[in-house]
Amino acid sequence: MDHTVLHDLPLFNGFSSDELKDVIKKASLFRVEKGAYFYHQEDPADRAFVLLKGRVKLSQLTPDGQKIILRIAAPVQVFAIVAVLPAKEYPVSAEAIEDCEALSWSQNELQIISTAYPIFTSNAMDLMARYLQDFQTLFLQLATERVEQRLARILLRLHDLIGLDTEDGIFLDMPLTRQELAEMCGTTLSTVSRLLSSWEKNAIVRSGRAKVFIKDILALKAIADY
Amino acid sequence: MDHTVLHDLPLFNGFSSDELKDVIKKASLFRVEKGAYFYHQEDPADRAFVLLKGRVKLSQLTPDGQKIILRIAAPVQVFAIVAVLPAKEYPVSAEAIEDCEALSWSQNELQIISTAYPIFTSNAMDLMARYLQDFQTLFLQLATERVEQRLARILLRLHDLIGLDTEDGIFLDMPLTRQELAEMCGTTLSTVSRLLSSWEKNAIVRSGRAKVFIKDILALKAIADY
DNA sequence: TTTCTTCTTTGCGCTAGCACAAAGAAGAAA
DNA sequence: TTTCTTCTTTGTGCTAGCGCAAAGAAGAAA
Repeated sequence: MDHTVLHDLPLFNGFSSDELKDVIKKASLFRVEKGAYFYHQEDPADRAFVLLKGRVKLSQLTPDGQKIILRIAAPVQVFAIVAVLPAKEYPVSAEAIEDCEALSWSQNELQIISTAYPIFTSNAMDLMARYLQDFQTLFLQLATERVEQRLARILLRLHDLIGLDTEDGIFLDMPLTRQELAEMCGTTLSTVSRLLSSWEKNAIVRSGRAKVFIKDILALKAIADY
Repeated sequence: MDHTVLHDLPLFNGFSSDELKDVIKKASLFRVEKGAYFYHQEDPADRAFVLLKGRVKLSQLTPDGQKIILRIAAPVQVFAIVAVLPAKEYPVSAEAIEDCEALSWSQNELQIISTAYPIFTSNAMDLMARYLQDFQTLFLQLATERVEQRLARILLRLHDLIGLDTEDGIFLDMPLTRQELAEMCGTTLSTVSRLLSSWEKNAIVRSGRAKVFIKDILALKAIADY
């Protein structure tokens, strides 16, 4: 395994090449098929992951069975960093929405890494603080903005994460149903469908079955910030 | 200053009495008057606090001037733990809504404490993970529940935090306007007022100017979980 | 090919909650 | 006391978005 994959991750900020090699040696490679889960909400949080291939959907279920999607992870990103802490549970479920490969460390191994490389702990904490801040922003948006704006923001975020230039516009490179978009912005399938339809009429997006292309990113930004 | 005030804080889990004394010696005492601020959103995050007296409102402003209240802090609680990390900004503003006293450590002092007592770092991380989880729960509720349920939950949380038994029911011991309740659950003043009025008719709460008493906590719980 | 499943569109009715505003109540200040 | 400020209640009208459902489209499977 090539250690350079970890090189640009904030979590391994300040690690030398040799140190990264050491860290990688401790990792296991996980393969998870499309539709299967890395872990479920409330499982004991005993492994952290770095996604190398595929897409992971991090989602949470309400007591009454509603689902919201909190994050889409793409290569090369860390998820389940909560596993650095002892005796925690995973706060979300992690589903592979494409065939995935990920490096993974057990809590023990993370413990060893923390001890050997003190900066790792502070990197991990920094990462958490960043999540916390991101969440606050999302929370604020959910509390104060209309569905239209929130959907536009989601598409923009996905654009940055997994946007792929094509002649049809920028393709959001993952299977993406109306239902899933609804779960990402706290609304319903039909509302998302209506919005996409109306945007398609204005040539802002083009969308097919579980597919979305962005045609006019400036218009989307205008909607998001309106 | 009596070191036992810190004794039950998760942040100082695993500290001996002597160690707590040492930690307290490094602290400064801050007094902040009602209406004044400990810090503002986006200030450099250079101090963490433990509130000893009063109430603190942690809130965030949207670009267009809407406000949401993310948390109310009461004695003895930690806030602004993000200051353990270098080069961060405060993600919220902290306003004293009563005359307050708080212990405070600068980033330097926090650094020294972390070095001297390694468990401190992991306690801090644990605390952050807890906030993260709390936020996810709030986020989920905001996305999936009606205003009525969310307001009931807020009152229940305030009950646990600052509830005070009186003959008129359980008094939520802080100045608490309809406007503020609205900012806590992402709705409007008028909606909160209507809900409280209707609850008052059913003897679930009693409320006056900037005052709320809970009369029937079971009924509130039923509303929250309906 | 035909059949099935999953996903999408769209219509229709409805309602939770917003926006705005006017009037009243409770304190604080003078 | 009177005056001012802040907070609350309540009415009215409106609309964004939900819930439900039927029909259609796109693939997948057989």
